[in-house]
Amino acid sequence: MVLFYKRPPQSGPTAGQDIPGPEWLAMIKQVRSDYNAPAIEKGVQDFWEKDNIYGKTREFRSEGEKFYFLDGPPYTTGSIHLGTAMNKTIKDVLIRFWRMKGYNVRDQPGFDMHGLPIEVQVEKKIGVRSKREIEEFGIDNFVTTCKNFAQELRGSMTDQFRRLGVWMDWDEPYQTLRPDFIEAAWWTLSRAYDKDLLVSDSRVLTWCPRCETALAEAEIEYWDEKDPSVMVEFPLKEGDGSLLIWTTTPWTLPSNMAVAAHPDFDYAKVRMTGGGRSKTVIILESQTGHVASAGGFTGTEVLERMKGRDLEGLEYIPPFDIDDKYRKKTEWRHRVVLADYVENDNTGLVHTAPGFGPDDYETGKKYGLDPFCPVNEAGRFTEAFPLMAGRKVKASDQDLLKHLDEKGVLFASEKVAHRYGHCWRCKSAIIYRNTNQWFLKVTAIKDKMLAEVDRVKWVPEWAGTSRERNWVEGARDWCISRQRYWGIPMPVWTCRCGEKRVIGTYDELKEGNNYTEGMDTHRPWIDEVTFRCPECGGEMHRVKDVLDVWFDSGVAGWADLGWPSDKKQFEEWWPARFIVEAHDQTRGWFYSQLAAGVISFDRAPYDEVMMHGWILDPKGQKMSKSKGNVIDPVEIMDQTGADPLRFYMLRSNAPWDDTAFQKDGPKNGRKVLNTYWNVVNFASTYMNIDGYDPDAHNMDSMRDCLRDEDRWMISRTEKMKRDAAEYLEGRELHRLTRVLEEYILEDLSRWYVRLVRDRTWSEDEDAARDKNASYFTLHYAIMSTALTIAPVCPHIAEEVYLHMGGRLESVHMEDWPSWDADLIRDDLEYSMKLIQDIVEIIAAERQKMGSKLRWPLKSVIICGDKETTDAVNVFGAVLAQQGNIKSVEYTDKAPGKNRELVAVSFGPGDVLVDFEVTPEIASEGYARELIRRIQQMRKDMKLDVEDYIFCEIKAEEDLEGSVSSWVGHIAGEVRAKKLVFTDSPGGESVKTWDVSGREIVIGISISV
RNA sequence: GGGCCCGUAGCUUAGACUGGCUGGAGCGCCCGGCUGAUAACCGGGAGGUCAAGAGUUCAAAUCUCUUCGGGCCCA
Repeated sequence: MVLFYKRPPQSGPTAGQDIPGPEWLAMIKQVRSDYNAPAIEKGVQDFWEKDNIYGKTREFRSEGEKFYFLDGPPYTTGSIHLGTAMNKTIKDVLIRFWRMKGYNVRDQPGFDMHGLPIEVQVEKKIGVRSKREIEEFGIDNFVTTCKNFAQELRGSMTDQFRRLGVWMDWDEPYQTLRPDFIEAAWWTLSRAYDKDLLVSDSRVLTWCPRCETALAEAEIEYWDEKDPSVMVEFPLKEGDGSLLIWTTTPWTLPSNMAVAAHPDFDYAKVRMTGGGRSKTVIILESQTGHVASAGGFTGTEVLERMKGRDLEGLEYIPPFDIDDKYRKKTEWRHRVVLADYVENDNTGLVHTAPGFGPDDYETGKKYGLDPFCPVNEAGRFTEAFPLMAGRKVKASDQDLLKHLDEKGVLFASEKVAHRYGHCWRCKSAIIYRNTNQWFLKVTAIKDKMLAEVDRVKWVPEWAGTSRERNWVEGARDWCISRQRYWGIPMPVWTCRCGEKRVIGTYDELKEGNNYTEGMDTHRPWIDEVTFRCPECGGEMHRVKDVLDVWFDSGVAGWADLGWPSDKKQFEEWWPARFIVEAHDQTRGWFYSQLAAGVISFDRAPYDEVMMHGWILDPKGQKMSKSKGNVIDPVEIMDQTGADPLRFYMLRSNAPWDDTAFQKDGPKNGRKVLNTYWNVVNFASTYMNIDGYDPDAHNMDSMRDCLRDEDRWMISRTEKMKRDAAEYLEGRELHRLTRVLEEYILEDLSRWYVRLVRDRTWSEDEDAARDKNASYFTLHYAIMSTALTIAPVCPHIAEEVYLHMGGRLESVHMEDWPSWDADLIRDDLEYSMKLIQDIVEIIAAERQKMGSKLRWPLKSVIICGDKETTDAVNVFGAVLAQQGNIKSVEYTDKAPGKNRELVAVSFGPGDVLVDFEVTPEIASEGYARELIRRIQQMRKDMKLDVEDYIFCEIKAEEDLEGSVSSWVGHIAGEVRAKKLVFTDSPGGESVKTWDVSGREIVIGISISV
C-alpha cells in the first residue's frame, strides 16, 4: 500500500505562495502572522474540496477494520442551531479519531424529512389551513411541494455542516423520503405484523384538532396554560345531595358516563352552609375544608361517613342530557365506579368520560361503559351534543359553565394555571379523543427491550441504567398511524371482509393493480394500488394513514444500508457500533430504534449509545424563537471561526451536561488556538530562516543533543498524548480539550517557548547543534499537538501540519499519535516544577521590592536538603536565565543573619533573594532600559527588523559612564551602526524618556 | 407527584466516584511587568457561608438524609 501521498505543489491552503520543487514538501513554511480563523478555515476547506481530501482520507482507510457509525438524522428545518452544531461536532471528533486509529468508518449522515413540521410549513407557504383545503389543493401537489421543500432545506443545512468542518459523506446522505428507505420501514412493519405486534385498536389518545391527527407523546410540547378549575354537582337520583366532582375540562362533561371513587378512601356526605345558602355534597372527608371555602361556605356538618367502596353503584343525574340514539345504555352508566388512580385531592370524586381520558377509557372498559365521543376530528362538537354542535370544544367552556350555573349545579368556578399539552408544530392545545389507530405492541416485547438496554454500553452509564431503562419500563403501546399526507404510507391493505395484508417489500407491491415500475410510493400515488382479496375476491384498499415520523428514523440503522433489497451491505456493517444524540432522544431515537430493532432483529441495533446535553442560552434557559434568545452558530463561525466554536463547546462542560452558552465563549476558545498559532508562527519564522529540515532528524539521532529542558518538554508532550487518547476512548471530550488547553498554554507557550527564545536567536555557529535540538523539540511538540487536536479543530491542525512539513497530504490521514513511556521523565518534571515555583516567587518578591525583571538580581540562594538542591540544580541555568539572576547558589544550612536577604519557602526548601544593586548591576540594568526604549522607537517608526539605524543619546553624566561598557552590546541589539552620547540628540525621531526618574533623550535616524 | 441530571467567586467552571495540606482555573475588574510570538504575552491582587439544614467521621465541597432552586423526561 502506498502510504506516502504527495501533494501537488500548486494546491492547498498555501496555494498562491510560489514554492517550487519537490523539497518543498518537507520544508517549513512561514504561516501567516495572525490567527484569522475564518480566513484560514476557508482556505483549508477550499483545499479539502479542490483536492478531494475527504474522499482520499476515506479511501486511505478503506482496508481498515469496519466501524459502523450511525448518524441520528436531524429534522430538516433548513438551518442548524447550536445544539445541532454540538451534536455534529462530537460526531466529527470521534469519526476523525477512529479514522486516525485506522478504522474504516462508515460516516453517512442522515436527514429526517417527513412529517408534520414540513407539512405545517408547506401549508403556510401555499396558504391552506385545513385537511379539506389540502385535499382541494390536491394531495399530489401538496406532497410534491413537501418533497421539494424538504430537499431545499436539506441543501442549506448541508452547507452549514460543511462550514462547521464536519467530514461526513454529504454527497450520499440517507434520506427518509427515499423509496429504499420507505421499503425498509415497510419491511419492519411486516415483521411486526408477522409477529402479531402490529394491531389496530380503539384507544383514547392525544389528538391535534388543527392537524386532525393523532399525536405521539414525543410530538407534544407542554407549557403552562390557564384553564377553568370547576366543581360540579351531580345530584343523586335517589335521596338528598349530590356527588361533587372537580375538572379542568368542562367540555368533557357532556360525555360523562360515570364518577370514580377510590375504594379505600374515606368519604362523607357533608352539609355546607353560609351566606344564607346550603348544599349537601358527597366528597372526600379530608377535603371538607378546602371544598367548603371553594364553594364560599363557612359552616360544615358531616351527615354521614362511608368508604369509597360503599359508594359503588350509586346513581346520579348527569349534567347534560344526550339522546340515547347516540350512545348505548349500559348497566353502569351514570353510577359511581371504583378506580385506584383516584387521588387524595380536590373532591376525591373523578368525572369519568371514557371517550376522552386514557384512564377513564380503561375504567369504562372494565364496567362496560360506552366511550361516547361527541367531538369530531377537528375538535368540534357533533350533532350528538346539539347545545354546542359545530363549536370548538375548548372555546365552549365558558358557555357550558354558564349553562351549568343556570341549572344550579356549578358549585365552584375559578381559573388555574397548569401544564397543558400542545401540538409540537402548530402549537394548538391538544385534546384526548377515542379513535381507531394502529399500534405496535411494545408492551409485548418490553422484557427483551429492557434486556437490550442492559446489554448496550451507555455513556454516561446512568443514561442507560436510569434514564432509558426508566422510560422503557413505563412504555405503552406505540401508536404509529397518522391521519396525514407527508410521511411513509402505512403498508396495510384491508378488504371489506376484514382480510388484511401487510406489504414488506416492493416485490410484493408489484403484484398489486395499478402498480407502475419506479412509481413514487408516497401518497396519493400508492393509494391507487389495490390487491385482490384472497378470501372474498373483493378489492383490498390501502389504509389511508401514514406513519409516525419517529418510526422513520427508528429503522435508519438498516434502511440506510439498503435493507431489505441490498443484503450485502447489511451483512458487512450492521449493527451500528456507536450512536450519539442529546438526552431528549431517550424517548425519541434511542427508543424508536430499540423497539424497531427488537421487532426486526431481536436486538438493539446499536452497541454503544452516548448521550449529550443541550446548548442553552447564557442564562441557562432553553433557546427558542419565541423567547428571542437564539444564538446563530453560522454567525459565530463567520465572526470567530468554526474551530474556536468547536473547541469552546467541547471544553466548557462534560458532553452529557447542558451548557449555558456564553457569548464570549468562542473567543476564549480562540485564545487557546491563537496561542498555539503564535507558537507555530514563532517556530516557523525561525525554522524557515534557518532552513530547518524536520526530516533530517528523529528522536534517536537527537537523543544526545537534547538539553534537559527539551527532555522535559518531550515528557510533557508524551503525557498530553497519553491523556488525550484516554479521554477520547472514554468520550470525555471536555477533558480532552482541557488537557490540550493546559499543554498549549502552560507547557508549550508560557514556558518552553520562553526558555528557547535565546537559543533560536543565536547566530553562533557553535550553537547550531543546540539550536537544532530546540527546533527538533519545538517541532515535535507542535506536530504532536497538530495530530492530537486534529479531531477537535480540524482546520488549524491542517494548516499547521501542512506548514510544518507534514509528510502526508493531510493531517487527517495521519495515524493517531502514540506515546512513549520511556520518554516520560518524572524527575525532570519535578525539577521543572520547582523552578517554575521559584521563578514565580522571585517575580512576586521583585514586585514587592519594586525590582524590574530587566534589572539582574545579584544572587539567589536555594536552601534545602541535598535532594531538593540537586533537583533545582538540574535547571539552575534555566532559573538564572528566567529570573535574570547573576548567581544561583545552593546550601543545606539555614540562612544566616549576616546578609540582607529575603527568604521565602517554595515547599521543600527556601529561596533567599539578594536585592543588592551593585554598580555592575546598575549598568546592565540601564543598558537594558536603553535597549528597550530604542526598540520601542524602532517599532513606532515601523522599521523593518533588518534595518540599521544611527542613534544619539543624551543622559546624565554618571549614567553615561555607567553604561559605557555596554555600548557595543546595545548597538548590536538594536542594529545601530553608530551609537553616541551627545547633548542634543537629533534624527527622524527624537523622544524623551523617564527611566526610573532619570531623564534620557534618544534620537534615531535611518542609515542608508 | 415520579425518574434522572445539576447547584462551587459577578459570569463560566475544576475538584466529588476513591473524604485529608491555605477549594484550583478562565472571563471581567484593579495593579504591575515584558517588548525580535507583539491588534500579542506574563505576573500579582481583590472577590467563595462550596445552595440551605442535619447526620456519619479525628476530618466533609466530597459520603448519607431533608429542604430549596434550575434542567430534561414523564404522570
